[in-house]
Amino acid sequence: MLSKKTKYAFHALTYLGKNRDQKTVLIQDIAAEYGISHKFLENILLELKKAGILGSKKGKGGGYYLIKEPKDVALSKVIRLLDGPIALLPCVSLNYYEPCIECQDEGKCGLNKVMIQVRDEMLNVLENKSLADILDKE
Amino acid sequence: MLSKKTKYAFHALTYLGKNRDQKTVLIQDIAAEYGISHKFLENILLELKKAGILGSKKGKGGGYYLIKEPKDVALSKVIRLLDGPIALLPCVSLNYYEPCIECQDEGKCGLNKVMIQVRDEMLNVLENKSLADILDKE
DNA sequence: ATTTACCCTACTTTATTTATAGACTTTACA
DNA sequence: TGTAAAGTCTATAAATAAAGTAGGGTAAAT
Repeated sequence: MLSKKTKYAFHALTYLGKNRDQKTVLIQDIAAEYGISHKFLENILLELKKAGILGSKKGKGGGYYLIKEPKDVALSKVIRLLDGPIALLPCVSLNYYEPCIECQDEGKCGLNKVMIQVRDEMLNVLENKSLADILDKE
Repeated sequence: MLSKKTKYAFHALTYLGKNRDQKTVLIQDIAAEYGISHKFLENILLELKKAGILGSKKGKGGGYYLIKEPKDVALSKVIRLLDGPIALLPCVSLNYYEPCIECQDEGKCGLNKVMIQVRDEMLNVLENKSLADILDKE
């Protein structure tokens, strides 16, 4: 399951995507819409900004706005950013690889090989679905 | 990511699958093979037994053995048993459904609709891969 | 100058995962 | 029939991660 952090990130991105006509959107507006703690959401939006997905403007009239096109915000990107690996085991993660200590020879591990296939099929879905797909269905 | 519990379950099932010629296999043999705590593995094997995947025999000469055919032990079954939901959000889980409190109307939630598609594609993979696929690659 | 809102750090609480302990039951076999 | 071997069960502790709080600092608009 995704963490609440990631779920909230998707909600926030959806809200920002729906309000692209506005220059900026306030944290507190998003927080109020979904009943999320203002401070908690702040951290999430910051991470999305650092990843180049959102932009922000300080001061009066400031707020957050979407920088990327919704179709360019893949689900995989958001999940990796806030939740970490998509792979089901550390030994098959592309971005967060770690060997399994119980595994003598990864090349002979059937579980490893099957999980690589699972990972590839999951990635195929998560890289090809994007914020645009979410917005289309709202 | 899968919990260690689930990963160990897959290791244990693989070991039992590879030793189907023996009547029974000792917990401690499996634990030693993968460097897992005997007591921790005990709980895992018990759950697999209660789920009808393994059988066991007490006393001297006892141990665990695979009841099901490897092809009938889908990855999804093991994951659900030990880790819970496969879906990425509680509101799209088939077996562990819970509504999202921030969601007024699930039917109008784009995230919900996209995550249903993701769930279905993940399930398609995890229900069609089984212990047999792991054993084939050992 | 003051309001408004983003930025940053640290901490606390809660939940989950991982692991351990110890007593109990069943079985094989001498 | 006794004893050692092996799984069963319940409870609890330790470690880690997730979720949420607090409070002040910094930049920009009017």
